[in-house]
Amino acid sequence: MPTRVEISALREHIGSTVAVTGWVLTTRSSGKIAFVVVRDGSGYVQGVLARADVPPAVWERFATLTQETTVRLAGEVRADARSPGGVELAVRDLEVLGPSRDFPITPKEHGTAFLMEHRHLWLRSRRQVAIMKVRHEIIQGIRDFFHQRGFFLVDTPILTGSIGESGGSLFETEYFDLGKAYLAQTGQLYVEAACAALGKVYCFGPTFRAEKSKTRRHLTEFWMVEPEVAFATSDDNMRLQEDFVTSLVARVLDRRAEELKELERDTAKLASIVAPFPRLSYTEAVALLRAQGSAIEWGQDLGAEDETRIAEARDRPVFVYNYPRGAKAFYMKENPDDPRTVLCDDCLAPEGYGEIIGGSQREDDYDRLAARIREQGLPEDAYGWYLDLRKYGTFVHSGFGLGLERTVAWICGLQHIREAIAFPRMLYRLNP
RNA sequence: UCCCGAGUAGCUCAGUCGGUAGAGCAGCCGGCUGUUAACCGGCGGGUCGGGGGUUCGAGUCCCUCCUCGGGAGCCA
Repeated sequence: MPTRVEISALREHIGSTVAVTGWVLTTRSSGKIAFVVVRDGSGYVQGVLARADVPPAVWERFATLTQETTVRLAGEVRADARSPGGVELAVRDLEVLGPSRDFPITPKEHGTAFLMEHRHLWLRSRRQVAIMKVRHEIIQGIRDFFHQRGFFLVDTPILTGSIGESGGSLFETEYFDLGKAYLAQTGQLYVEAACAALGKVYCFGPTFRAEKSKTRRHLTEFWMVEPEVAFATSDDNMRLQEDFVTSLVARVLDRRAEELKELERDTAKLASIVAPFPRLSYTEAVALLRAQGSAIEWGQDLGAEDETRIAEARDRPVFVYNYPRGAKAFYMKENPDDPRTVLCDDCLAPEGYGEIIGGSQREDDYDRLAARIREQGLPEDAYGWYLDLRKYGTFVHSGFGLGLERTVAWICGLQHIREAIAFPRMLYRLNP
């Protein structure tokens, strides 16, 4: 029995007889010659069967192959320019490992509702495989980036008491005799605590927002990476962000060119993502928008249309920094040069992909932070431990959160964020 | 929550002026030695989202409910 080889390694076995196991994508037959394309996760390969060269039993078995049948093919690896990928398998033996009847996703078009209903099977399509490989690369890039820069990974809790950025959008659950627990919508407050212990830290995990958002940029469950750096200012923070984002884009361009091609991504638009990113203060942004005819007033948060307008004029992400305090979270540090604003930034991705990062320098003054908590009507006792961080050796520190799926959607050029995660959780989607 | 839009064959859709339902793909049968979403011929396939109404007659017009999609707000 020939040795089993992964499809991605076939190129190294030209001339020898090997076996491949995987799932059937398509079959085609011309009576005396037949083709079968197989996927094994590492890649795709076309098997060719000539009726004259295989035993009749093997030829008849080929006729039973349907979409997504699990097969084992054995034969000689050869280079052939006519074959997709340039390498093909001259099949001599074929074994059905698992039959597949009436696979719902045919090689024709389908609507998104149908595809989402069959997400567990949709994942097998070439496009979805490519997206998941890019997502994997980005995740690995995130971990490597921070590891190489001396950050420590700290895992923050998913079940929390009543603490978070804001009250309204938390998923609730019962927690034994302790009352209500909430699914974390950020790890930030915890990562700030860890920051005082380890200096440079990050958390990376799922977060939950019970917002009834129904747009192509929103999920109710999404992954977020949140670094936090001791003794870093808002300016240091933005520099870290642009190094981070450019490193991720460069890594995907370098290592996932094949997948980007499968996704028909215009890589020229990614190749232009280099530091530094343009910076625009909130006040400048408002002036710019008003000059373009927007009705935005100073003090209002930027709308989706405003963000698009700012970002679409540029070939790389843009920072909008120092928003009015009323538009932002309680923990952001007051801007000493203009107390109407806070030291923060949003990083807006090009091509209309919107905000991929929100970051800020944190309020490190005990009294000002306590006042902000009271001002926003947050349960003060729940924030006792968070205030402690300012009581015992307070320190300048900054951090940000990058939304993984938005980043994946942008780098892959996806129309909708739901394709950026294997099993998206949305307002009307809890299954599969 | 609000504003648009869509529900017809397994899938994607067409269906004119209100007159008993149609195509492509998928499936099945047959043909073809280099196919790339192969191609060619044939066959089977319908609670027109649910309910109510108008009408001699409703996929089509009206009311209502349901489901889904897109967008806004909010955010990553």
